[in-house]
Amino acid sequence: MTTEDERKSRMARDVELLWGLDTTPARRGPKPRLSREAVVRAAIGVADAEGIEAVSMQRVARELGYTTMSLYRHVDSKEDMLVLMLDTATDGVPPAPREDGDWRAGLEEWCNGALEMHRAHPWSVFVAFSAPPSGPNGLRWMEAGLRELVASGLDVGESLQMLTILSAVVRDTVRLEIEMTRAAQSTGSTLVESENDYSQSLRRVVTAERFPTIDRMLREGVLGEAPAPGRTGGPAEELDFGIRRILDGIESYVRAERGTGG
Amino acid sequence: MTTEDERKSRMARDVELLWGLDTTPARRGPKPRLSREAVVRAAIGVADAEGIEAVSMQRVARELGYTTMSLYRHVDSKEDMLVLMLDTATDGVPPAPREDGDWRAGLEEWCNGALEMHRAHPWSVFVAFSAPPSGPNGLRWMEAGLRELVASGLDVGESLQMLTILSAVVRDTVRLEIEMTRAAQSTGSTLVESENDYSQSLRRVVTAERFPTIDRMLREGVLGEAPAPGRTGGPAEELDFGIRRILDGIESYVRAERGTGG
DNA sequence: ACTTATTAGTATAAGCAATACACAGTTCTA
DNA sequence: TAGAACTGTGTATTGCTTATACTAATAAGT
Repeated sequence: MTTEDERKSRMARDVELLWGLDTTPARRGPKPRLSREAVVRAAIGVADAEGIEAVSMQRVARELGYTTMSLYRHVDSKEDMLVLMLDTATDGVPPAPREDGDWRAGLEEWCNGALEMHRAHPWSVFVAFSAPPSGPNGLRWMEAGLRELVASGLDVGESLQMLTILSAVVRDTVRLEIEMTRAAQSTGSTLVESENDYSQSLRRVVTAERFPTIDRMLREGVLGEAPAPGRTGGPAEELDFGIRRILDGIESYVRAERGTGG
Repeated sequence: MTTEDERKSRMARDVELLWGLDTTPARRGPKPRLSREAVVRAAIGVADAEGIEAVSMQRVARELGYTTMSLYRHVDSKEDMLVLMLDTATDGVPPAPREDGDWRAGLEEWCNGALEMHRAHPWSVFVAFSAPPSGPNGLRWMEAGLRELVASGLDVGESLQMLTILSAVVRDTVRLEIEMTRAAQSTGSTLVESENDYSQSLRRVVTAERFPTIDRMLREGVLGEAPAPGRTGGPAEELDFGIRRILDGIESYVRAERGTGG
């Protein structure tokens, strides 16, 4: 809200924004009927119900029964609103510290928690954050993940690096699944049908000479076909495998480091 | 262009779009002075020079010296244009097959190649594809990556899963670096200065009680401080470490599988 | 009572993707 | 060879978008 220092970095601004360090309680003027919190909550409501593309200042204002411009009294810009939405949506509780020191289990829990969060607020995977976590909720999740990574034996810098990777993998997998599901639904078919359709289309352009491995993939029916009953066949289905390989990688690295006295 | 089948899946549509299977040479009417290729090339030019947010139908048309609506004769929608841009921008040559069978080196080359591609067209990391690769260039890269992964001993499905992860990691890392650099530049500071600024801000809200690991991270100066000379200190700097851990994970998994007769 | 800060509303600018239609150019057919 | 059929580009326009500038009403401090 305050514009005191234009030279402040975006990341530093985010911290103030998300911790409410930028608002001083008004001493004069009418009592605000609207609030920043209400705006953000309404925006999340719209995003949950109709997707992030439905979130416009007009739409959120209409939801609240106010004019478009009144929102700008509580939020500097739509971008700020999105940043606030993201931290607010992350208000779930990250996994507690493992008593048994099983960092692998701890990180699998963390990834599943992140997966759940994104599934509860699908729009969250489309809001590209432009800075490391800065808000109370974001930092809580970051702390929970870093804690387990450090417990594995990585140093703090390495842990941060791997946490960035884990969250990127989870987020991007959910994103792809959502987009593919959405695309499938828009033609009135299921994800599996759509994948089969895609597979069929690829066969028209994929030759064994130019694309031997992809050709093999298509022949082996990796895409589509019939997934196990009750399963979607989507990307997130096999997320566990990839996550476990990353954890394998951490484990073998730490073990090797310990061996060489690292 | 043709709208024959509305029930066709998005992924199948992408294949036809990207391989030009949807255009039949016109038999009547004026010779087209504009072409799909020219439109896409102009759009890429704008995106390269001014970022993806500068790419509008108006802007691209202006670049070409035509009216906005003339573009729609060559491209069905802006979304289609973005899909075409992405495959076209991927026209670099992916690493050739390793003669020595060193799949780890092959995959590191692949990741570096992808990194280079994104650096050459920074906007590419902001264009969220909503389907697996479908175009000639996308498939070429996919083939090159899958080939090395299969060489590692993974089956084709597992390879696809890991390739998705590798490309997500590279893309997201570049994205974060670009956003942070952009944010830093907008306040006239460097990335390191900005990170230090962020670190400083975090100290105001991070306590050792609530966020012990983050607190440690800040004390150890993981963010910002002075990177090695000539280095930016950005996220992509340490990308190699994460990639190697993922490769470690693949290696240890394959080895274990082989041991159990997998 | 009067000044001053604050909230919400109004008016509006500048830009966005996309539809509908007019018109001119080109080729195939009768 | 005449004209129907079709195609490429331009014009007009709709209904969105974020955001700035300003007005009227409100409440607190002096």
